[in-house]
Amino acid sequence: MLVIYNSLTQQKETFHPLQPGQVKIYVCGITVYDYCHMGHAKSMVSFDVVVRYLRSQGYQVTHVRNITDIDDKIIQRAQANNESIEALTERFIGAMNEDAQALGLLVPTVEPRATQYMSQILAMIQRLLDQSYAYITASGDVYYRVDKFEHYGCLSHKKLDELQVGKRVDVDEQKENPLDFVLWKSAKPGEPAWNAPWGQGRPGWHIECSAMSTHCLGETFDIHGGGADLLFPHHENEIAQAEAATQKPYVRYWMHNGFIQINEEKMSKSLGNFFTIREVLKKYSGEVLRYFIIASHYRSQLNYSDENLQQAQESLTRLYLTLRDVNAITELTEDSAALNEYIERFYQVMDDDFNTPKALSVLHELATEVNRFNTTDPVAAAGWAFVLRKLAHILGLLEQRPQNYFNQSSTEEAAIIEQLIAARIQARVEKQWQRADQIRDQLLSMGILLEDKEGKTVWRRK
RNA sequence: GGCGGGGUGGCAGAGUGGCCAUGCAGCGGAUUGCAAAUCCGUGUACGCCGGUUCGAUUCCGACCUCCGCCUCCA
Repeated sequence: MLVIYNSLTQQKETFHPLQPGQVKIYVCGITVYDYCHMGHAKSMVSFDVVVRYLRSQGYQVTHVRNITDIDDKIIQRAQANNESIEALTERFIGAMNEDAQALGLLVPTVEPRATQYMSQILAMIQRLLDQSYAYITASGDVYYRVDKFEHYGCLSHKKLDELQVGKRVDVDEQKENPLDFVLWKSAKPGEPAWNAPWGQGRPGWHIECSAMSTHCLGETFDIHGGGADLLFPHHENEIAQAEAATQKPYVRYWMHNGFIQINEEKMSKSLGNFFTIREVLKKYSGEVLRYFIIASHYRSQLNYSDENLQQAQESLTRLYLTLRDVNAITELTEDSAALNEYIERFYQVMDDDFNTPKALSVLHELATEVNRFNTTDPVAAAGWAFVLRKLAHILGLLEQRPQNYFNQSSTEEAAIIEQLIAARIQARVEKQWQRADQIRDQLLSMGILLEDKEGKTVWRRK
């Protein structure tokens, strides 16, 4: 029985989807004006695991992840780069897809873009205006009237009068209440604009998610996710917009992931202390990044450091070594109570709000068992390895072939390696240990590690 | 000021009222020409102070301290 921590109620709740067997989930994606950084990776991987796990439990999952392709930062960046908005956003959507692929992310069922949902956005704003949840200012902006929505603050558990509004940022004097937020921004000359009954402009940031999510998933849907920094005001505003417009409950389970930190500080664009995914990929594979991310709980903060990534790599390597050393990977024909216990435990810990660190510990225990069976019972080893890989797939891990993980090389390099290994074998036959060790060291300096096993010498990349 | 989340062995990171987390690193052993890989064994860990309890890292209270949100941010 799956239990999910719901930010709305601030407690773990048993998960029951609205429609049995089906899950509708919306995850806030990114604004495409720059490369994705490790913080985006944490969010994307965390919810990728959620989707994978739900599917593994037999749910039919509709997974929506939006792309914000129009907003102030995009406009600014396009101007700064002297390129069109379309060129800029297309470029970074392409980059995002590359990053996503490297991380092994499943492609969302739908990836709606704000600019493609203008009619739905306009319709929702109109509904809000009609019910006087919104007002138009003299300058042609449309604002949401926060005072009119009685549940405002229900998600972030903030009391309106306790918010220090305007402490850090100037308040627009056209607002009735400083907390009111923009639904539609009137266009200044030269800015991209769409026609609306109340004047040309573009949507505010929050409205697109309310419009797209309800359009793609229904006016009430199961799970809405995103980074913890989106909880307020973004998700709070989404609730206000959607529930005022539809007069129905918006989302049933709200999930928020913790941040990546660096030097005890949040990694963020505004602080400028971020590493892009592609930067980190130069040194570590996407699978290592994934392991690094899920080795801590999705709601915790995660400290970014080279050392931690290194440890993730070593842990992952251990699992791949286990798969490499097993002769065959085939499903066990007979039921094994001992094996079933591990499977049960894996599902149990994942059922507890997606406890991936503990799930990984189960995988490592399985790996130990496989290694142990390897010398005593090959059939069992094959069967347990099968399960190890199957469970790992739910986390998006161990999807490569071990040879791929360890032995990638160009044909020329492979030839050199094979040649050196042959020379070393000869030296060993002649018991010229010094010569043999020298060759081994030479290969090691090339990043190639040798292992002598059962009369054979195998190599792998260190 | 309000709200939320933390402080666990050398590092990372789960968790629990009394019994194993797990990985990496270390130490000892098996194996190996030596290694590597693997297996076995191995650690007086739970911020501080009180309280409840037969027993608390785990429950309660106070304190110290760190991080996040209250602006755009995954």
